[in-house]
Amino acid sequence: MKIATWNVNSLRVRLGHVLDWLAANEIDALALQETKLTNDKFPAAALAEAGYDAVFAGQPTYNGVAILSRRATVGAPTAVLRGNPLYEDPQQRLISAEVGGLRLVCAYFPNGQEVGSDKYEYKLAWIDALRAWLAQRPAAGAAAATVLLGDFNIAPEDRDVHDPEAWRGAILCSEPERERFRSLLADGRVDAFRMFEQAERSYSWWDYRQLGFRRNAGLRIDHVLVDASLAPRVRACAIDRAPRKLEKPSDHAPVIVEID
DNA sequence: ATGGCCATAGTGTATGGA
Repeated sequence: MKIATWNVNSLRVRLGHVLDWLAANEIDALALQETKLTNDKFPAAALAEAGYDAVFAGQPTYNGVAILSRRATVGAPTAVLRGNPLYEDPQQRLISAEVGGLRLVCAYFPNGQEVGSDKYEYKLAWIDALRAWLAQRPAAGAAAATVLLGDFNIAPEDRDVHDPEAWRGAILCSEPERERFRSLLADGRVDAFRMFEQAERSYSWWDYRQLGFRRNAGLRIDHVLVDASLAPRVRACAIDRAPRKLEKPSDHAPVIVEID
C-alpha cells in the first residue's frame, strides 16, 4: 500500500498536479494539507472521476486538510474524525480516517511565524494537544495501527536543514519544536524516512524566493511517523522532488511511504 | 542591503506562509 502526504498550497491551483501525480504513482492514500478551500469548493467530483474518494475539512483562505483513498484498491475512508476532540480549534488542521486497515492522521501543524510569538505558543499548545489525543487512542490490537503524516513545520535535526547555522534556534528549528518532534517519536513512533538510507541534503520544502529549489536551499518539514508496531511492514520511504520542478509548483514536495 | 515569491481576498494591498 502506497501512502503519501503533500502540502499542495491551494488545491484549486494544484488540482492538475495532484491528478497527474496520483495517476503516475499509483498512490492508494494521499493526505493533503493547505487545501485553502471551503468544503463546498472541494473538487470531490474530479477526484472521484480519477478513482479517489475524499474526506476533507476546509475553511476560507487558510489551512484545510483532506484524505484521499483509491476506491479500487483500499475503498473509501471510514471512521472519519475532523479536528482534535481535546482541542477546540477554528483552524482546520487535522483530519483522520481509516484506510486499508490503517488509521491515517493527516496533520497540518501551525507554522508558528516567530519564536516567542502568540502563534508560536499556539503551535506548541496545538502539538501538545495532538500528543495527548494520540496517547488516548486504544492500545495497539484494539484499533488500527496509526500513521501520523503531514506538514509538521518542524525540521527535526540539523541534517534536515540546508544551512543549520543560519537557522539555529529559528522558527521550524527551535529546540522546543524539536523537543516536541522527539516526544512524538518517544511515544512509540518511527520516522519512516530515516528508516532507510537517504541522500544527504534531502528536503521536502524549498522557498519560492532566491531560487530556493535550484540551490536546494530547503528544509525537511513534511513527515510520516508510523507506529512502532508498523515499522516491520514499512518497505520504503522517499521524497518525490518531481512535482516541485513543474510550472507553478507547490513549495512542498510529496513524501511517499510503502507499507505491506 | 535581511528582501526577493506565491496564494487569497478582491481589485488596494495586507496577511500568512516557512
